Amino acid sequence: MSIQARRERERVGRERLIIRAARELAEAEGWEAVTTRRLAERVEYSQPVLYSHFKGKDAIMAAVAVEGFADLAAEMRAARTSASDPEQALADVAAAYAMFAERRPALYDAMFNQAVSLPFATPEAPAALHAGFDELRQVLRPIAGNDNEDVLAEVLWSGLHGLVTLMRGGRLPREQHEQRLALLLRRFAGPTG
Amino acid sequence: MSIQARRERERVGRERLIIRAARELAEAEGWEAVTTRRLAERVEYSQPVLYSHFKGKDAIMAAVAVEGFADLAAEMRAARTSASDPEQALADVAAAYAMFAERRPALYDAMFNQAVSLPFATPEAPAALHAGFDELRQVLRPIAGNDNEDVLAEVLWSGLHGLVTLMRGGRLPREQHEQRLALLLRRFAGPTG
DNA sequence: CTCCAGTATCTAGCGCCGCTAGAGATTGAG
DNA sequence: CTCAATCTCTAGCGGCGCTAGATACTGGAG
Repeated sequence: MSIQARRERERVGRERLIIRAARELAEAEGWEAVTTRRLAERVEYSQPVLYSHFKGKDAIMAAVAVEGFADLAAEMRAARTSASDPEQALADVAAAYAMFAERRPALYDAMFNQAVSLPFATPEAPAALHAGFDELRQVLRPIAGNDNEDVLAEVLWSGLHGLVTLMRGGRLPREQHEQRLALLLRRFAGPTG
Repeated sequence: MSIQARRERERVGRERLIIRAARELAEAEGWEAVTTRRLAERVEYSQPVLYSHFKGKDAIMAAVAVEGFADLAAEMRAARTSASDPEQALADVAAAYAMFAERRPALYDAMFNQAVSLPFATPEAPAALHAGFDELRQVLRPIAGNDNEDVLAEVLWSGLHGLVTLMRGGRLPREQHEQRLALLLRRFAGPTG
């Protein structure tokens, strides 16, 4: 009984090790540098071991992405709860989102540009994902007006996502980032009309 | 003299052929299906010929992307010039942008998700790129208010880009797309506050 | 204590990728 | 007709994700 328990514990530990190694390697050198061979070498197991834990490389990326969603949700929550008033909360949460994308580009990539196999806009989506979306919804509640909160949150999310991905891809100059973010929020938080 | 001219003509023709084949293959099966081997087979030349025209696969994708920018700019221009009033023009251009991304996902990918080697927010950027950005700027002019037109255009572009990429990646449900687009424009075009 | 079954892990290899070196064919000038 | 320059091809390199089959190991039964 306890033998199987120990094995299971070891198994879980190794799985965590793989996810951590993948995340570190991706953050250090980008996802194109994360190959199953390098990953196996890093965790000091042979390549096929990875496939006894994950269906393939995509599944490993998805696991890293789930971690990322939890981190992002936590950072947005911290920004929201420590703000002095609702307007400031919106600005802080948006800034936290942008900074997250900036500081953890590989993680952000896994979450939003790759790993399509995760369920997203459904109840089956990972809890961390719902948590992150909830942060957006809560910070928007005071300015929702007559608009549906969910749709409003989706649109704000889109705006932030567009800003950070276009900037990261070199499509937008970094210099005006703050200006763009401020303008988005100003137009967004303004009177509904 | 005319011999070299003919050779140059053939060279240009073959280059166009390669770009067209790459685009067709990408639109039919996605970029991951566009391999140098398949591409070479399709244009009925050997693989190394591709490398006498383009530095690598990325350069081929960049060439396809430039074509895409021209197409997108033309579609936005058509939408803008055939609209009855400024507000309608904004809505039509935004819809045209979203429809382009929806109808030509592979092209959109090459333009905005990959091929980082193109110059973007600089004078050296391809003319088609400037043309597209100009469409956004022009359609926004009537509602710019005190905001900088360039920054405003960048933010609208970000919003649209976010909407279409998140939807295409399965992060946003397709059903509310129209609603989201309308909300973005409403908040965006509303009084500056 | 021995043996065996079942599990865990590894070595080796498949078919593919982007890319390139060097051979061979082709071409136009003298 | 010859030759040098140019163009194009065949063949191959190292690396990719992934997997089949061999091998080592472990814990329980007799």
